[in-house]
Amino acid sequence: MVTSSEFEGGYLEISEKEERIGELRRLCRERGERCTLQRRIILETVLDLDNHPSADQVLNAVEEREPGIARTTVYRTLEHLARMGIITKACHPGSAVRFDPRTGSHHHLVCLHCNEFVDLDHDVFDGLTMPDTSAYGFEASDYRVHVRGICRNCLEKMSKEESK
Amino acid sequence: MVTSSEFEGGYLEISEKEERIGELRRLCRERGERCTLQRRIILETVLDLDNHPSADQVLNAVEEREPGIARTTVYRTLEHLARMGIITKACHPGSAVRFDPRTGSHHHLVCLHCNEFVDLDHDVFDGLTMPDTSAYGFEASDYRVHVRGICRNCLEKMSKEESK
DNA sequence: TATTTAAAGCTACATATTTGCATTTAGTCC
DNA sequence: GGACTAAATGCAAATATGTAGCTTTAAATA
Repeated sequence: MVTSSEFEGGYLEISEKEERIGELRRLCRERGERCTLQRRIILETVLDLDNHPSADQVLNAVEEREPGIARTTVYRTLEHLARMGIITKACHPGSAVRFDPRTGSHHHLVCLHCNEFVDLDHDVFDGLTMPDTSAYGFEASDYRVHVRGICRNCLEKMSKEESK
Repeated sequence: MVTSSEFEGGYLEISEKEERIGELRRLCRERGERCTLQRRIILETVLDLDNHPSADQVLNAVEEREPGIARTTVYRTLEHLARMGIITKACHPGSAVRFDPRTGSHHHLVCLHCNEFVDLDHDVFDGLTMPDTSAYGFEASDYRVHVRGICRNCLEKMSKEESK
């Protein structure tokens, strides 16, 4: 099943958003870091965006909500949130880092022509046994499957080209 | 099994490289395109690089081999080769497009801290049944599994930080 | 070898990200 | 509540990455 927006204005329910902000608070405290207004706003904003936004897309959305937050801050904060594990970075074929508010197991459909990138929930892909990577000193936390191909849009463009 | 360089100077045997160049020739002919010197050199160069190079990394390697090929040409050609299916684009968490000389089924180990990205061959991940994506107009060609986590290097850095 | 046009090269521009340093402020202590 | 202090922000400039428009070159073909 392809899903992109399970709820109005993002994929999270309000209560779950609250919970994530709480998680940020908790983690900051734990690590002796500061839960600044900027961090909370940036996190809230990412959670409200569904389509694996780039840092600049987050910046734009942040500016509507609370003008004056610096671009650098958004870049730094997103990276930081990802390291804390509150959001994740997405693996995709394009030329800008993309962030993913979903942290749980799910997968992606990727267009190799236009880099379109949408969520894919597919039970068969959950619960695979991971390889033992400890021999390489690599500490694996999870995995994602990328189904690669060409999206409807690009297919249509290609067939138009051909009929010329 | 993690592999990165199965043969000296790239993961391909000489004969297989020849074969790929042949494939380029054949595809160009088929599509009424030109098999230019630049395309052949750029393809050969990518095949000799193992670590999922960015366009600029390919450019650097190309310059050593045959100075004077324009940056734009390298960017355009890599994208073109990927569309022809002679190489592929890799899905990864960094901010530069990365190309992969391997076209066959294989997977990746991804460090979410430093974006290190290495090949992973793991039988369990091959031969999964793909979801039906036709309802979305998406034409799937293959898939890749990304095992995400933290690499040895980053783990070491983190433990040093901690002991301060 | 002349012709044709796809592709290369050049230049300038656009986008994405990072770095170093001065300033602000969240969390803590009194 | 005010003072303290290091973490985080903001700012400006630099760097990395990718694209567009246009002229020139050369691969494929006859």
